[in-house]
Amino acid sequence: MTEPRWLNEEEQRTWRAFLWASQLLHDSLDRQLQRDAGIPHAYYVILAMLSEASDRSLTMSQVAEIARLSPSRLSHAAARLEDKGWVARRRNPEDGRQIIATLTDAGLAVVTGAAPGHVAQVRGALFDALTPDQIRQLGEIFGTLLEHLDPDGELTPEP
Amino acid sequence: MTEPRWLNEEEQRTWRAFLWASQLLHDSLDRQLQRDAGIPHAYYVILAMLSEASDRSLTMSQVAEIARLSPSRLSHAAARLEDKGWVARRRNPEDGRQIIATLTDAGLAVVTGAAPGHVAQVRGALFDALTPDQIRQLGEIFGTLLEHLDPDGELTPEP
DNA sequence: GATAGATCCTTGAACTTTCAACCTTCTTCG
DNA sequence: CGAAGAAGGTTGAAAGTTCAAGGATCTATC
Repeated sequence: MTEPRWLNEEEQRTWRAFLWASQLLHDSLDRQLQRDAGIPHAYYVILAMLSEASDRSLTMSQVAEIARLSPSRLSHAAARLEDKGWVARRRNPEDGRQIIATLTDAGLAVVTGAAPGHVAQVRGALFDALTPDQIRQLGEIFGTLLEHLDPDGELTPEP
Repeated sequence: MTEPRWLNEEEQRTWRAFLWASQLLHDSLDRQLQRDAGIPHAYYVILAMLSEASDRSLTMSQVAEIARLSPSRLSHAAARLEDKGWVARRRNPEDGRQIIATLTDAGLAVVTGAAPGHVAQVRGALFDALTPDQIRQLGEIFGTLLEHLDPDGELTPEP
């Protein structure tokens, strides 16, 4: 193997700032949701995606694709959320391989209850610290990255 | 509680792009390091931070602060890395409360061996997708965020 | 020079995530 | 039709993380 192109000092600084900041940001979301709703952020995302779907329902693979979760991870998470009575699963009559997950009323109540605190956390930890210009740049940069990292993935809401 | 300021459509898009992209990015690093070095990314960071320290040594709390890990998480991780013979821990003679972690020769070999692939992954997944302007913006944005989220933390290398 | 409190780190249990193996159902095609 | 393979999900075990509690050691203060 040939000598790789190491990161120069500025790249190094940028990379670490990104790493640490996104880690801190994610941890802060996790703590807020664990405190207010008793679930980790990834679980909240599952509930939120279901809450936006028509009939509050999606197949497991749709959830997995939209939320970028592995099938296994989603399966375990769904089992936990089902235990809590926040999600219901049933086989799809039109394709027996699929399982349709539905957000229950109780599940919707959890999302609705946790959403304000969650939004406040996202604002407080991210948007409030940046200028409007930076927010625009952030959107463009991560839009590009998302395309780059997951070219076939569902993009975030209508661009 | 008063009605929160919800995210508008553009903020929503930006937020999700950031969320998904950083998740994909982190997963790709994790997989690469798990494959090439048999450890998750967080463990690699511990080894990397030690490799840069003088005497390849730091106290546990220094590592925790630099790598932004909880004491508990670090403690468990260090135990695993010690099992592998990549890190050694001993009590600090000058302050009996502290534990000094040292990167062993074997540990250094692991970092050295994994580094090229890791850098290539970071370049491929992040820097290569962005313009020089965007890279500069990224650095500024996350530098700001890091200050915002962890005002007292060690900043990334000399600013 | 004691003792209260702070600092530093570890531990065990509960929970989450990953990985590989597996089961079903659907589709394709000879 | 019937077998082979693809698609959709699940499972159990191993590994990683969090949380609350606790054991040492040091510092400050009386």
